[in-house]
Amino acid sequence: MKDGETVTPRKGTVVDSIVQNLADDIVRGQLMPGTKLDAQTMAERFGVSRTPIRETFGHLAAMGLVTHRPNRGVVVATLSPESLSDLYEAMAELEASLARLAALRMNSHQRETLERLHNESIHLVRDGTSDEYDQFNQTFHTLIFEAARSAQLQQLAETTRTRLAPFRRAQFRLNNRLSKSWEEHDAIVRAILTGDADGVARLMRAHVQTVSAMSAEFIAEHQQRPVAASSADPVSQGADG
Amino acid sequence: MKDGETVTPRKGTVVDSIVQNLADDIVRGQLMPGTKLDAQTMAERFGVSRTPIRETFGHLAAMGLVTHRPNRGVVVATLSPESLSDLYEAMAELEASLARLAALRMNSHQRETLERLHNESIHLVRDGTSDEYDQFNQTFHTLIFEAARSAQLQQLAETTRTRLAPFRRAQFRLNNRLSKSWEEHDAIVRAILTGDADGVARLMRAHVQTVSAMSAEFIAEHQQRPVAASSADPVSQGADG
DNA sequence: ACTTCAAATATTGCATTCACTTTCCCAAAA
DNA sequence: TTTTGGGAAAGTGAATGCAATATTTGAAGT
Repeated sequence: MKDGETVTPRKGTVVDSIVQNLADDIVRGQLMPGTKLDAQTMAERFGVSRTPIRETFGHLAAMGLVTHRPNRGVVVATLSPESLSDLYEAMAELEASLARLAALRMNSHQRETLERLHNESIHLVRDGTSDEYDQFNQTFHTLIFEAARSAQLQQLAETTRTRLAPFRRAQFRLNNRLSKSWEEHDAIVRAILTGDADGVARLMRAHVQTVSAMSAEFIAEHQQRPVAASSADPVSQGADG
Repeated sequence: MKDGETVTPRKGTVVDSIVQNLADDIVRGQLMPGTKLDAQTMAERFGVSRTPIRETFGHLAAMGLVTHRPNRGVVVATLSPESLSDLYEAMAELEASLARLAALRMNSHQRETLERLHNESIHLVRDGTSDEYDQFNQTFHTLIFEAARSAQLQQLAETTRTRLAPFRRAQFRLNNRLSKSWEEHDAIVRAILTGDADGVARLMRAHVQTVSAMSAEFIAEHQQRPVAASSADPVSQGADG
């Protein structure tokens, strides 16, 4: 192995680290939906042969991040507007279930943490960038995931979130949306603290569906056509620093 | 290729058919949880080389049907009692969500079909075998899945159902349980027909959780120990007839 | 007899090679 | 000019070979 990108100096799983790398590139938008991934190029980039790359593609396909057409290669997954809203609906239901369970199972320490972090996040609404708020938003939802103590549902929700990530770029652009999001969080927090399980499910479902609508709108405005891959739009360098 | 088991006479995808074969074997219990799958043997069984078999293993691992330990091979997934109930909980939530959506979206034709099939199934409770009822049960739940018109949620539910399949063996053993199941179905059908979305979610959740409890009990009674693979307990012949 | 350590064996993971399919390009014909 | 057919080039899918890692076997020591 000639070290193309520091795949992970030594240690067990070679392909897993490549999976991580590529998944990151896709999720972070370095690899746009529709771009073709060819095994040869990736093999050179990571300094391995095509065999583990093919295995990597299999993993990514299983996650839904790429699409595999027999004998025709692998492309970063593109989602039709219908599929996208379908995925968001699944996300909404999963998060609603998790939020409901969280309301039933959250312990006092977790409640305090959630309330404190949420209250602090009001500053981000005024002074923070949308990236900062987005990051907090992740934390907020993850806190609820963990409180639900349902590893499988959490797993499903996080996988779904990952699949949506490439299409969620810049959803908090409008400052108005940002404060709206905070208000929705606020209602969710209050429902959790009062133990209103069914209420929090309803609120969370609505919250995620609102994000879905915003996302669809954003994509429509920015004319994300069938996202044809510009095959001459290379990935240049790797993602890891 | 020397045709070990009729992998799929002709046609595009070689590994997919092997995936199907092995998934079936696992789901149907031909390959018990804990049995080790080695690439060499499978390669011979299906008349291909180890490379596509490894790819197959990747797919199965992604589905959660097998567990892959680096440098230590692949075994049919074993679930701890905790993981099992965790999976069932996810199943319950997914089915509850789907049932709720179904209650909101089911059209008149689907309502008629559901009601008719459910009413007919009363005969199975009296005269049918548990296998027959189990089969109808699948149909019942699938009808609801499809009525929900949420491809992603349906996909997640079916994947989860597949993962649970190896551990659901003979859950309708007790005739009493069988008629209880029908009564739960009955309540669900009535709730759907009256459009009681939240009610049907609650009922479906309880229904699946009951199955979960039964399953756990069954497994506990039958002393499914850590399901150690008897490496000298080969799979002998193929699964396809 | 039991434990410990080491060599032998088996198996996994990756590289390389081969075969086949698809795609691209260009010329020839309509 | 546009369309179609042939062939070259590229890329995918699978087979085989090789190196690295686990597992087993056996012998020696306690």
